[in-house]
Amino acid sequence: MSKPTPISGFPEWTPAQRMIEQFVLDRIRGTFELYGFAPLETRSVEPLDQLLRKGETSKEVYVLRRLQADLDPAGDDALGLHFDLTVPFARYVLENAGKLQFPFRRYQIQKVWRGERPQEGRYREFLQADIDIVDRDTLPAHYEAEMPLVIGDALRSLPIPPVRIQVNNRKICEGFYRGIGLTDPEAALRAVDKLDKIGPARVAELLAETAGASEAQAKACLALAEISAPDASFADAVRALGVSDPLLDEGIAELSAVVETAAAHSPGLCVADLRIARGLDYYTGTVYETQMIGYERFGSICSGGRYDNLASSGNVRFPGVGISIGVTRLLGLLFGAGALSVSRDVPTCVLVAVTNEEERAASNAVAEALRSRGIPTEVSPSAAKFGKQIRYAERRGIPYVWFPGAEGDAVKDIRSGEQVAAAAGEWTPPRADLKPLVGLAGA
RNA sequence: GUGGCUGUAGCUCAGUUGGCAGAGCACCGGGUUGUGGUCCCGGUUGUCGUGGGUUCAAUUCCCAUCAGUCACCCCA
Repeated sequence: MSKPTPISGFPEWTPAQRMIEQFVLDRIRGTFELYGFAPLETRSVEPLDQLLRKGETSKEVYVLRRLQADLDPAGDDALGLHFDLTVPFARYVLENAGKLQFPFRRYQIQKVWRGERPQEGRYREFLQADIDIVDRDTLPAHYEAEMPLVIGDALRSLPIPPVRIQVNNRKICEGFYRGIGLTDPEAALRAVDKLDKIGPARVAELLAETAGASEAQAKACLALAEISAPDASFADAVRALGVSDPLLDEGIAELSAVVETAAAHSPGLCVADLRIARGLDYYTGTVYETQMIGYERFGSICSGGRYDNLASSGNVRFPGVGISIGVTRLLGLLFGAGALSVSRDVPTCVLVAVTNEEERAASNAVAEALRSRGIPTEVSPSAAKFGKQIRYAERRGIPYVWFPGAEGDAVKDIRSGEQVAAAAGEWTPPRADLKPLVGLAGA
């Protein structure tokens, strides 16, 4: 059989990287629960028509079918792997509305799949950590202000570079575009979104070509997109452009509240940035994007927004707001940069040496005593020379080697070389050594 | 999904104008009859991404394919 090869866009980590990922997931989950979000997991597949309901056919959805299924693999009843966690969640809410308490706060940490061409930080199978709040009929705007707080706390608890959450409100863009007489706000948004990459001159050209903007309209769009402020002062800058529209006013008020709330909680975390406006097309209000400082060129590691029309049945609506951490992208980028480290490759804290195979039982007894007190322990694979057994531990980063002895046991910290007499029923490693230490390399 | 660039040991890379493939680090053994990391000596590492074609001969040329990466698209 020939050597197996990777599948494009389906990353697999090493055990050390997986330990970092689990550490990160634990922290994220901890923060989500600290804010009272309840756990939820939905199935991996949704009916295809549900998945394609909102977007154009451009959504690269993977279809699921049996090997020997009949023809028509993409019929109305076909199943597709979900490409985000919000659409399945909206479906879940509709399906279980009778059992849920509203407003409903939930988090969901699961794989999602998108059939796009992969590159660094972009995958076809990746992990998202998502929070959403939905309510029945109406959703108070203060929830839009809560999202950055949760995310700010969650990301701050991770061994990653500092982040900046950029916030905008689609009502501002749509209201403004309407106010100046633009007819295709979607196209205008797409053009404006490229501002960082291609510069104002070419964005103006794009606006003219794809959104039918006049020179004055293009200029106004650019002026709006260039507004950015860490506080509500962005509102003055918008008003100074002299456009008026009811939707625009609504958006300004909502965005002001979001930015002010964030500033009170953690100054510098959030910035009103009127050029960011894209993301999934079901957003109707606040939208969020998050960059790691120093890694801006890799795009957003955490995005979301408010959606008013995703879940409705009959005359009941469930507006919501949510945001999602791109865990795989976050980690993929930092792994690629060699920016994350773990103190060891295995959970093991203590390696119990084996004096000779006849006495392996004694080593097993030591290991059991340590494990019973919560100390991750493994027994040496062979009764090789102690030098080799120590090296076995060293290669994996296991900090302690335990030597059983007729005259009493001893435990050695192989990092310092310090060795002390010890009893398996009593000895405890320093708290910091109990679990692998995850950190930002060089920090 | 479209187009560009790349693909040699576990890692970082050299190399062959087509003639049985190299370095450093890593790894293994010994120096050290049981306590590693430094040092010294020795050793192994590979279908030269995969498949096909041209040729007496291909890792080197050609085609396809897969993977990585970049741009578009889209977005975590």
